[in-house]
Amino acid sequence: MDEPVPPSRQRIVAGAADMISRRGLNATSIREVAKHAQTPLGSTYHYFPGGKQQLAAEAVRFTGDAVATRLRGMLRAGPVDGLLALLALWRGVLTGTNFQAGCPVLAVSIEEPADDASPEVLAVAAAVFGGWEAQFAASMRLHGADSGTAEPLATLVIAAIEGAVAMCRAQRSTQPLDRVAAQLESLVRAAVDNPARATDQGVDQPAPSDHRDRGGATHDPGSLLSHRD
Amino acid sequence: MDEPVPPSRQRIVAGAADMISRRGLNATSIREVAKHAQTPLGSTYHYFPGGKQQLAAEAVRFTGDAVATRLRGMLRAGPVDGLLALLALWRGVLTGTNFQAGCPVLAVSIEEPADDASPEVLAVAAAVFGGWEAQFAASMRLHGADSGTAEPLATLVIAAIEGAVAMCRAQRSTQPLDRVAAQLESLVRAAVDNPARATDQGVDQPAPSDHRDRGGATHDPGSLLSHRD
DNA sequence: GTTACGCTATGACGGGCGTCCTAGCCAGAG
DNA sequence: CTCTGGCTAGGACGCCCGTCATAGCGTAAC
Repeated sequence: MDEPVPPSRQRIVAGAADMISRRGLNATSIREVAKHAQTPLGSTYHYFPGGKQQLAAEAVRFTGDAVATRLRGMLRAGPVDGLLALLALWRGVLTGTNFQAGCPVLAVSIEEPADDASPEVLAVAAAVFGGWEAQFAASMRLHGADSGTAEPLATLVIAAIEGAVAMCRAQRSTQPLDRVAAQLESLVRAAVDNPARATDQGVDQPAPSDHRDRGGATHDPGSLLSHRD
Repeated sequence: MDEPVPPSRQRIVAGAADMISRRGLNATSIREVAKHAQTPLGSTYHYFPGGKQQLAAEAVRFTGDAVATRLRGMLRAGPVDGLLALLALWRGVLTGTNFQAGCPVLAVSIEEPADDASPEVLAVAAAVFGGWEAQFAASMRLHGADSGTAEPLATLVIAAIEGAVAMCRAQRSTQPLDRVAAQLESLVRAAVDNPARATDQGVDQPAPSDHRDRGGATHDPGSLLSHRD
């Protein structure tokens, strides 16, 4: 909760990631990031001489690494558990912030660079998305999924989750994410359970029972992005 | 092509939608919208006394209606054709703008209102998403999909497309959207082709042959959002 | 011709922005 | 003790923002 003193560079990056996930990149000002991190404005340009571009890029990478680490842990229990952990993570971000925060990687991907800036942030975002997909696809292949199936399905998983998180924010409800979750789960299950074919189609909803917030992520909504609202 | 004189209110709304789809809501300034629409700044507050909030809400509704109209036309040929048309439409927006424009509805959903503004824009965005889903679900039910299957699948379709469009912008490639497209197509096909069950699973990719830009939308990339780059 | 009104045109206001710069502080090395 | 260098502190520059007020224009009604 209160680490002794994170070198205040970390706090700046984490705060920037949090603010970007709420308001988008262009609406996130360095002044407010510094204030939120209890850091003088000058320190920001000391740590990030590249200015806002560099800070945004590091914030995206920070989030990407944090999610990848959690994902890696849960993927050791199989692709389905990894998927459930990922879903629980974003669900926790939404409910833990009253639907005010989302995915900073998506937020950055959606705003074209102002004028001058080279799309460095975009490249980082693309790399983060690609990394998540690759982790997922590798895990599915490891558990018997066809090579030609794993990668596109991993893309679908990430895209559907990202889109659903945004839709959840619009309608202030986790319904889109829950609906997407059920279908993604049965798709992944069908892709890895039966290496060749299925006796029943793996398209319908898995069961009338809803699967609440399992996933075993022991998710702390404040650890991915510091949100003090 | 060159309408006589769209009452310049239309141009403001369309320009705002286009700009929001590129830079996000907070980075879209009323001054630039007015300039882009060749309209004095004062006219903006004449037409939209509610200020930026009202303009943004109308821009989102405008985009939502434009897409819904196209979708309605293609859905008369069945859900699969509607899906293909929707995919072709967003694909055209991406390629027609060099991956600089996306979906303004998603863009608006992702930025929390500044401080004062009530989430009017968010409500409109939620309604637009809901409308698209409802159109799609109704078409699938009409073509034999289970009631409990059509609605979640419609949500998955919209979420996956929206997320994929954002990912395409990040990596400046239509690969995510193409991958998502193939899988969504077989999912929808499986949901409507066989009212009860399938002889082959409807999860894998439909066929090794890629389905290029059919969809018959006769898509003009400049008609949804005026993009003059 | 005159009047009324929708729209144009312009400028001002207060404020926040990204960026940079220059002192100042203060621990640790010599 | 002196000195060095990473970090703090705060101010300044020029620019753009959302909003509003007010005067001018044109056309259509009477």
